[in-house]
Amino acid sequence: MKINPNDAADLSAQIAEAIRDAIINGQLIVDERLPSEAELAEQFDVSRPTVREALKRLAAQSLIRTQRGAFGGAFVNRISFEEAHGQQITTSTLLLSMNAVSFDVACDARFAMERACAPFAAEHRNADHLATMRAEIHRQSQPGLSDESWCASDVAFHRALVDATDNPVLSYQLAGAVEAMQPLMNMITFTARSRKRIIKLHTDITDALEAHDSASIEKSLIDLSTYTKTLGDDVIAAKQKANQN
Amino acid sequence: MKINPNDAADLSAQIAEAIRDAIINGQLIVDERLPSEAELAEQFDVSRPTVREALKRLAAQSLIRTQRGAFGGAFVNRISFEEAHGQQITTSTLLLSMNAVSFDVACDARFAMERACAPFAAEHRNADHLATMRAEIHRQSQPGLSDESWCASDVAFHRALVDATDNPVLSYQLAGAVEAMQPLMNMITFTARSRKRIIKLHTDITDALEAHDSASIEKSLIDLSTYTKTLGDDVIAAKQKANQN
DNA sequence: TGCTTTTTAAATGTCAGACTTTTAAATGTC
DNA sequence: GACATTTAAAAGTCTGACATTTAAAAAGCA
Repeated sequence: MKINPNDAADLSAQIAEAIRDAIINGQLIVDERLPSEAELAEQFDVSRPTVREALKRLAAQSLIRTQRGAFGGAFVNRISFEEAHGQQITTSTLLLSMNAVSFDVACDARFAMERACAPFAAEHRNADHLATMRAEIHRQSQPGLSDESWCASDVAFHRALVDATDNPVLSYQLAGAVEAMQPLMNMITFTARSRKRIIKLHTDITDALEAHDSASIEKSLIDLSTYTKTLGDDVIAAKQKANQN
Repeated sequence: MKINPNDAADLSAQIAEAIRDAIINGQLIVDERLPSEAELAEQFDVSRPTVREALKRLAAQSLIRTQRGAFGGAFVNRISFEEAHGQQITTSTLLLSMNAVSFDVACDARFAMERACAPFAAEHRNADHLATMRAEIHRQSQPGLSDESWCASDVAFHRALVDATDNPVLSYQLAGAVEAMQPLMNMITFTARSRKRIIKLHTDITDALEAHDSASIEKSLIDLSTYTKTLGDDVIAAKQKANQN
């Protein structure tokens, strides 16, 4: 493990990269202990604070974990779906909020991916998934539910749908995309009328899922996507009108 | 911006979290300059190395960038699709290699997501996308192409397909999933016969894309997924047999 | 005046060394 | 053998210093 001398970046970035590469290409395996900070400092011929900065970079990506005390140190971390999911949400959320992604584009992407899981969900769904979804529909039907709670319940509903695929890879990718959309969804004011319509579609989706009817799930998701985009466009139009005054 | 006193984590992790939260909820906006390391150290009542560790954590997630010199400092970074994409590949690749995800599960997820983009690709594809895909098909047809080059070309082909959606969000999610699969795909030995069959499907996909025929794209992708899983299963079966001897 | 060069100050980057806290193994004691 | 104590290794943190980079401000000059 050597650092690249013709790399202009910071030493800590170079060291982090060297260790990251070693992990990615399998030179360092899961749960293997890295040399202590003092040893790494000597190996790379830098000071301990520099090594520590490099290790913090890796820790931020969940590539390593550290443990204090004797026989502690930095260990190659087995990244979990949970951690990967969390990172994906942070990244995707910021990506959407910082890059002027139009509501329609984000919406298209989110529902396209969700449609992708329909066949698997129809095949693998179990009673728990259906129960969760019906419970969320029930919550969504409560009058006086705040917009925030509505959105949270909406995420939970779709999360259950995605989890029904019983495919952790798909589940992690999709759930990230769904949750990253939440800040955008929160901008929408859900009127009683629009809620009623969405609840109807949620019910259709759940019924179709129960009936293992993938095509109907996809159809309802398309309707939901179209309707959500309409709501989003209305909000944006109203905002522009307000700006003109 | 305050750190949470009943948080057991490292100071640098707490500080990173506080700043990250401020960025996510919009208290710090893009290109805004954070206080200098010395000022942050004073604000959080810690030493400068501790602040630096926190900043390196954020830099590792592309949340900030730093600039040296007078009037330099740490600035909130506008995360680009490119950066997000790179991070997603790293995370997803490790996730797959470290968590004993079966080839079938990963394959299902990848092709399901790719199918999701078929309707958009059929609608938005342009001559460039088609040209890229046909060029890759041509490369794949060359005899004597190494397995590595074959896989790289395969990635490029599918990358062009997802780019044809003209939806950067979809494109970034999908391309990440496709590339994360590459190490698994590299384990497969592509015989002349299997290559021929895949090239046929690639050609079908490209033809359907040219004809704006979303349904046919999806159909060919399903075939490709099924066939790829067969190849993967064969490799695994062969490996198990070899292990028994 | 207007352009170029030099200076300067404010940042980050890096280092050395010390001290604190945590932790688990080793040792001692009953 | 079970429990308490010691010990050493390692991460976590702090202080203070110096190096390097960079852009603005000042100085010099035609």
